[in-house]
Amino acid sequence: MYESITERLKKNNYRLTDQRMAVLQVMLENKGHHLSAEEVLVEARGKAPNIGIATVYRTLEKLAGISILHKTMFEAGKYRYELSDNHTHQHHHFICLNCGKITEIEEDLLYSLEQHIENQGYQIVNHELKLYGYCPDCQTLK
Amino acid sequence: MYESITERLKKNNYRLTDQRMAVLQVMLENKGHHLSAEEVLVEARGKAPNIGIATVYRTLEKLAGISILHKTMFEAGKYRYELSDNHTHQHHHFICLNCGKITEIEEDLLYSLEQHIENQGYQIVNHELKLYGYCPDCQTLK
DNA sequence: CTATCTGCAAATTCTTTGCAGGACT
DNA sequence: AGTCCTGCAAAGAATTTGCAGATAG
Repeated sequence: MYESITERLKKNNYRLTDQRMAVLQVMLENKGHHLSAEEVLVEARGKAPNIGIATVYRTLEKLAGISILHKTMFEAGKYRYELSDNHTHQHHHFICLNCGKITEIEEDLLYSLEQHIENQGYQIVNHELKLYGYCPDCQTLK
Repeated sequence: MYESITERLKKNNYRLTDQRMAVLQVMLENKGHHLSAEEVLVEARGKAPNIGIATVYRTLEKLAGISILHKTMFEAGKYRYELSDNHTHQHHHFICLNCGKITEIEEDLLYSLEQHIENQGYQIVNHELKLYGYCPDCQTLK
């Protein structure tokens, strides 16, 4: 897994610098979590102390460009990045309006909906579904 | 329709200033379109010449706050606003990767998916689905 | 009259870019 | 060696905020 990622970097002529490895490690250690650039910076400094925010942004952008990461905006005006899971279709996200926790929803279940829309002449190559509500832990607090 | 909107503004103690009326008219004239704050500013200046961008933002924010408008981010780092249609659930959007046109998809079709997730203890109050691909007009250009 | 609203400009926040030096390969 | 990469600081872009004067109710 770790091997295949560095392979993919090499294939795209991306040099394996300490800073890039640090960012990659941070993302691997946070599999399933959605980190902002600033959060990645703080953790990456533990591995590459002098790394700057510009390099973090440049690295995240490159990794997202070759689908190693996935970039989404959950809250206003700020991107978050997560390790991509290589599935054909991107999974969905449930965002709790009370505690803010983001849960991944693995089931796709959009097939029939997309079929319906493609029958109208559209070709769908990707989708992004966000569900907002209250997670099981926050049901009682409402 | 127009009546009921001003009623709702009054109910929320929002003064009916020329600037607010101008923004509201622009949004009503662009029903079904998704405008950026800057685009609203340009059109609103035709009705209230001295209106500033800050007032446009403040007004759009207020109107979205009482669900008269709906605010979504389609492209990176920039919100777009559209007149809300008062349906229970928000409609979906198809974004063409070639021409950038945004098409509304009225069918909901998420019912069974949401049912499935609510069975796992979540309560869903809203959703946002964006489909990316190529619209009928752009099929040949691919 | 008085609380709310407005326009302006400055401030914020997130992200990108130019540049000169540094480091993979 | 040569290209790619980095950190810094400055620039950009979208949005928000402070303030003094203006205006709706």
